[in-house]
Amino acid sequence: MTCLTPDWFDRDAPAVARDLVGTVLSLRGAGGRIVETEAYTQTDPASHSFRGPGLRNRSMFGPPGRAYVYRSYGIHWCLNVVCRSGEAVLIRAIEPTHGLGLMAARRGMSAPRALCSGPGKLGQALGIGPEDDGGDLCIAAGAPSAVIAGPRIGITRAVDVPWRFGEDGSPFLSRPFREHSSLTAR
DNA sequence: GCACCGATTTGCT
DNA sequence: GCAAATCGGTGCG
Repeated sequence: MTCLTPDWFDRDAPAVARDLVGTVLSLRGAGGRIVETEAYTQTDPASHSFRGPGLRNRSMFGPPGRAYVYRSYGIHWCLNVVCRSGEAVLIRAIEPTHGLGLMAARRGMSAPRALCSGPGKLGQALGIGPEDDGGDLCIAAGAPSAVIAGPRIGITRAVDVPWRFGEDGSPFLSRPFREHSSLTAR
């Protein structure tokens, strides 16, 4: 299993977010195919990096290809992959392919579709925590897939920017995409 | 110093 | 469909 190199991530976040759909994320014996992502840039009002580097978001300004982990609503730990400085991609959902038992135990449920279909769920299933912030990740190339794009979920600023990407028709998405939002093939 | 809010999930009405 | 859980960052006085 060959991991994508830091150079691969050293690009603008929307491009990386699109290309990440269909790749395979592995972390400590569990993981699967990435089926949903969101891009955040430094000039994006919805991004944690919008106001510059701070204590929480310093990893977003670190080396590309590493993890940026943040706490959401004081409860969940969410995983991002750092792109070029100040930009990152939120991993929103994966299709579980290995370590199913491990992830089911962490989640307290076994239905594959409910294991990693959301940023908080995915973080819990993979055992993500603050100790992972700034750490290395292994993401491997996967089979090309049809990618669909649409507006990002759960944000209150820049709500119309279509920087949410997903595998068309995947049953493992956090939420379905609106019909024909826009289509990208690769 | 303090009140408000969020890149969420879950359970109950 | 709606509110609770829970806490660090942000904005204002």
